[in-house]
Amino acid sequence: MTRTRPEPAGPVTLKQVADHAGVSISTASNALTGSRAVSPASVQRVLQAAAALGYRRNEVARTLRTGLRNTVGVIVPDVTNPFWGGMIGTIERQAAVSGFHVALTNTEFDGERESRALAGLVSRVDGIVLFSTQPAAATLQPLLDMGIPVVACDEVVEAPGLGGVYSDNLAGARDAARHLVDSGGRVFGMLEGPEALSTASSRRRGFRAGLREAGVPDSAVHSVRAEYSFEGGRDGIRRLLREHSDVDAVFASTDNQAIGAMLEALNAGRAVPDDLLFCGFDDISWSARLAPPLTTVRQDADGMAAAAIDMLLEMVTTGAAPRVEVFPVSLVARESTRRTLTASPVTIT
Amino acid sequence: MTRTRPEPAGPVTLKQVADHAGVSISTASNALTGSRAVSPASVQRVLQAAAALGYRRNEVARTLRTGLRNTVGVIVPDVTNPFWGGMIGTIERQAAVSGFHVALTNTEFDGERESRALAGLVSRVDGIVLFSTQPAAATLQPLLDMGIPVVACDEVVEAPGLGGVYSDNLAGARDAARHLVDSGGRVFGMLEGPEALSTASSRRRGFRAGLREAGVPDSAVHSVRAEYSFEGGRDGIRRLLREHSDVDAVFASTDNQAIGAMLEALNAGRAVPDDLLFCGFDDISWSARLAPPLTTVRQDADGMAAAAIDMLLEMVTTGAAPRVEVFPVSLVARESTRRTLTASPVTIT
DNA sequence: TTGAAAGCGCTAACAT
DNA sequence: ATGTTAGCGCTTTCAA
Repeated sequence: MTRTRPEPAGPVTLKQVADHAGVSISTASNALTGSRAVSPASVQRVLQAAAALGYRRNEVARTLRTGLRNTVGVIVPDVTNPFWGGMIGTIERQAAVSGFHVALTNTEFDGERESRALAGLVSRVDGIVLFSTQPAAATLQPLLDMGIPVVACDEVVEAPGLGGVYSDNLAGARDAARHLVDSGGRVFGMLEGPEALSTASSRRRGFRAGLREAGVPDSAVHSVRAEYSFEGGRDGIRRLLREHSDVDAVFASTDNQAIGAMLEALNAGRAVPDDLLFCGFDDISWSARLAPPLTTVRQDADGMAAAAIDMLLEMVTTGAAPRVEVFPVSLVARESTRRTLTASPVTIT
Repeated sequence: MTRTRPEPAGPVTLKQVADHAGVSISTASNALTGSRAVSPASVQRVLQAAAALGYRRNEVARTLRTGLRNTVGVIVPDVTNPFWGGMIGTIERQAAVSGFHVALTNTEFDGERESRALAGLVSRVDGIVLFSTQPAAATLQPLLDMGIPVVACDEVVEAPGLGGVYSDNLAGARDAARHLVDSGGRVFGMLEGPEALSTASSRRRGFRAGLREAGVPDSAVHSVRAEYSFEGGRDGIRRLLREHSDVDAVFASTDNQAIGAMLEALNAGRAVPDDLLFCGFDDISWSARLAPPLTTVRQDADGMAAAAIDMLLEMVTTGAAPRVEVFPVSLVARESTRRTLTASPVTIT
């Protein structure tokens, strides 16, 4: 490589470009940003000078001056999980289209880290998409006071002035209950999520409501609490079946839980769906790939992520008011609830 | 909420804190950062004033002044994939410990987006961890010229002055070849990755070398090219088996490929492992959960991510020289290569 | 131990 | 159409 280092003396500044082009610094700035009219000749010279010197605008200085940070913060509980991973991808793509960067923070379900992240993002970002794991984030108030728009996604955050994009968890869980009943379930088990999560409580309430509407007595419903993870599901189903071996239909609060539980049940010699029905929530890509494929309630994760970042950018750029959007969900029936020979008195619905 | 807005007039500045505390702005600054001695009394007053006004330091201004950005850029091909998702999590955690933020960019395997991201991160970050999909990123030169440390991870990037953290892909693929031979494979198929990726070519070369060393003739080895994804594996195995139905052992360049391929083969009525052996590469969490569990070459993804961010932070903070670290990999034998009744003349090894 | 003031690189208001 | 200059909020000399 016969390459002579052009400028060993640090980054090239706008002043150097201006000097090199023989114009003033403001003409150089305007030629580059196009925020006011500049003669074609000058533009030409500035562009050439910039290229020759390898000029790159210092975004930090620009931000300090304009107040435009061109960055959105994203706070998620777990990047590893494809459910959030996919949403991050969507947000990043959409943000990039508008010229925004993404500052990511992973909290690993730790409320403390979530609060610290929130605090640390002030003065670095124009707005935040928050996948919270704390029901009422008191830490939000300073941000809102400072006028930094925040859109909560997936998990409900109760705070005035907050945007929100959520799934209709209640309806989805009710549909799941109805579907399990229709598929021949008689004694029901539910893997609930952590108490503090709004999705967990909505799904619990929806499921109970659905069963009640179908005339299932409370005595035929058993619940255990479990983490939102594969391992959580595995442990949960063990506890559930140990105490209630007569359960023949299981609803899990997430697909990860459902899959952990289903594989554990298969391992323990139970037959799915003939002996035990399984229904999850989310429709992650793996759910369709298992044997048997998992019935689940599909969330429109992409749609929600897109709605969240769109709303946020709108709030940031045009000062739009926050809204709350609730996305419908849909039951996807697969083999894990399809009994070949069912004893249930289901007729054509 | 009976809560009076404290400061409707935007963010609190250091000057306001200083005034409120009755000290000069420089004393206030030093009291807060502790970079020079300040009387306990003043410290006390400044701290109280800051708390009372809800002061938050403007990181952008600080950055402009000090040149410390306290941010590392991370560029990955696909956040959705837990392989990268996990590494992002590790990087984010480690960075946070040192007080660094993470600016994430998702390229979706698009070299163009990778280049744009690289360019956009200059002047916003102190260093970059790059999961590249372009063999020789010419776009890197400007960054290196400006003295911004870059550590490539996973995919090899050839450029002087670059740090590197890689797996020993060659050895891993060679182990896989040996293992498939030992497990009774006779006619071999390989799902290769995209030509441009260094991991793909290393794994291809390692696999061929391993087979050759085991005395397998080239005529008994068939390859097809496939994307690094579930769908890629599914399509790849179809093409492979259509043309070479006598293949009885398959090595895929990634677990995602392997899983797509194996499930497709099972769907098509092939028996695994009795009829067809499968071995992947990565050891993602799902590989152990399938039926049958997938034999694979485990990469120490966490270790690599930690090494990459550690090296980068060292380069950023102490100006350490870049290094290249190669992590060992290990074969994890599971059911997908364990023949119950094998016709192979394997004796106790 | 403290304060005054320069200046990081840029944009925008104010001049011309 | 272009140049001059103030100043974003902070850290850090330089002086006291």
